[in-house]
Amino acid sequence: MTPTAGLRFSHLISKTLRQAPADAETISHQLLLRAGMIFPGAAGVYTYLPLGWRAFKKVENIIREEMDRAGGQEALFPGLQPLELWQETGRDTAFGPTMFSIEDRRERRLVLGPTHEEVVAQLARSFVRSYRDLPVLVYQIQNKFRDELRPRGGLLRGREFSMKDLYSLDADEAGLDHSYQLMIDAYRRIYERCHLPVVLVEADSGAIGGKESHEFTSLTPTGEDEIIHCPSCGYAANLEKAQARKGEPPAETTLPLEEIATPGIKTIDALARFAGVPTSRTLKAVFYSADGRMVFAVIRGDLEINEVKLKNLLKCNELRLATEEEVAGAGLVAGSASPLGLKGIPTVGDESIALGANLVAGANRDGYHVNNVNYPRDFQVDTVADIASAAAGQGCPRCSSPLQAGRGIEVGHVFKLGTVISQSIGAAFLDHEGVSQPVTMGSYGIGVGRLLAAIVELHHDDKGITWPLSIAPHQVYLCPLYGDCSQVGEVAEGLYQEMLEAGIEVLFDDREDSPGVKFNDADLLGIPLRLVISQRSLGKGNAEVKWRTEKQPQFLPIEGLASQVKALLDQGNS
RNA sequence: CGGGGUGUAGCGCAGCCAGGUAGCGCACCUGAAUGGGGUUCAGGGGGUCGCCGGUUCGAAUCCGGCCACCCCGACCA
Repeated sequence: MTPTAGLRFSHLISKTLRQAPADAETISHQLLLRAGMIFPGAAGVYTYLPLGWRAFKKVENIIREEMDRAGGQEALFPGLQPLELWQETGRDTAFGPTMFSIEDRRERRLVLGPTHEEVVAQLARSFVRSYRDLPVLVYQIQNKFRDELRPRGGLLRGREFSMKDLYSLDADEAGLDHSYQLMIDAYRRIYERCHLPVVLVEADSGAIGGKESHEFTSLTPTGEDEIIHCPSCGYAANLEKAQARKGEPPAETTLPLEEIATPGIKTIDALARFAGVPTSRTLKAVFYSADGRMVFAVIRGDLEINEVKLKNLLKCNELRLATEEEVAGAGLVAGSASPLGLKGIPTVGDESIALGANLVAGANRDGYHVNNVNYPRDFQVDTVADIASAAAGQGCPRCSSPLQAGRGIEVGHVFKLGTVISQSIGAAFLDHEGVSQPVTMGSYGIGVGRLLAAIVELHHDDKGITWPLSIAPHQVYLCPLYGDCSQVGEVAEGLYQEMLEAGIEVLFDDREDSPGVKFNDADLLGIPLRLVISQRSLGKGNAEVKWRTEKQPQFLPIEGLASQVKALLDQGNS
């Protein structure tokens, strides 16, 4: 839908703010508040004011166009969903308290949809009978509700937020791969049209579940996500998922165990210093409580445990460090904990435990450690897996070059769900042979407001927002400097009408304010093209035309200005 | 939920320690001047000092409890 093209500044409900509210720290949050584009309602809940809503709709329409172009069908799923639907897939516990849940007058429990895989699987159950009905791409753009642990950064992370979520239904893995690639390509076009550079990174699937997933991340220091990437080969992954090389198996001969007294030594760093070895010659032990039961994790001392990886491995909903009481209750000694002689507690070892010889480990006895510990000679674990956090400087898993770390905003996420959800919902179809098969699903999300905020994070200067032309609430800022020259007003009114007729989206600053006020607001709002009408240039029959991101204006004749401006905008759009 | 912080006019803040008629800047209203980067002067309106309770002759100020919001962490578009 095309928004009304014009708007008089004096009619706007919002006001610009000279100073940002003190509690806004993120740039996009500050600028969107100052520009009067959003207004806070509650933590993580915002009104989109008219100018912000126009920008929002620009982003939304770009997304919609690209989804349609990729073959997506737009629908609207219910925001209110029966809790039973979530119990069918068991994801009610996976989401846990993040789901807003309410009770109706019959004391029936409903949830405010945090996402819609279940609903779509239900649709598939009803409508998909044959392989001939596949593939399907169906999507919606709708508000999601998530009771986030901590909303933050204005639009960056809200509790009510608009999301475009598309779901692919395919007959098999190959079909899913195809849909997945289709979406990745469509997403790339979306970010391109929003003038937002992104990197595609491997990601953890989190509560959504599924096997493979990627995130589109806008690299910026204000981002919430840590990204590990390789400048040499292009490998990139969210820290939650990132891998790194941990070295080669040791060549040295193993030595006999030897207990050493280590009075007061509680940390790996202290231990390494005390023993005169690098931290990579030590063994670190960490206790976790996984859904209430104790788990013991062992890793080489120079590495950190990645709790997301561990959590996925254990398939648990809640993973946290064990308390001191829990550790002591299990008969272990914090600071000198060790997998040696451990019994009765599930143990997970990182791959790195085999990539080191003659390590220093705890003795499970206060004040003592054991030297020359070797796996698997001296201890066993129940599972060996990659549970280590990658870090900058470590070797790229693909090409061994040193990895780098950076922060970013997750502006899109694609998941290969597979058949997990369709199986529990019972969404199946008959294949060529007449055999019933579960529908293979994928899901693809973009947070519209977050994308908008990410654009501001990238497109701003010390004066305010510098919207890309494709996103700006209006393309043109018509700025008459009235003074006491009545002609300025007449010309400006005439131009306003002309531009409206030419289909130009124009914000008409019809306020009787001083030039400084108007210029500063124009800059703050970030409207790409500014037209100044004043007595000064009017004498030569000209108007001053200036791009937001350029210093110098150009002067164009008032005569036929609308079509000239139109041409400039078309140029800028290409 | 753990850690840190803030609540006084639409926004930014002072006042609180040493209890005694609630202030400043911006914004807003009226009038005048000004007219190319938040211009100037004069006059004016607006506040349950987050909420509840306590101490006191008297509480924005002291004490107790609660709530909200923001920042860091665990969670996610």
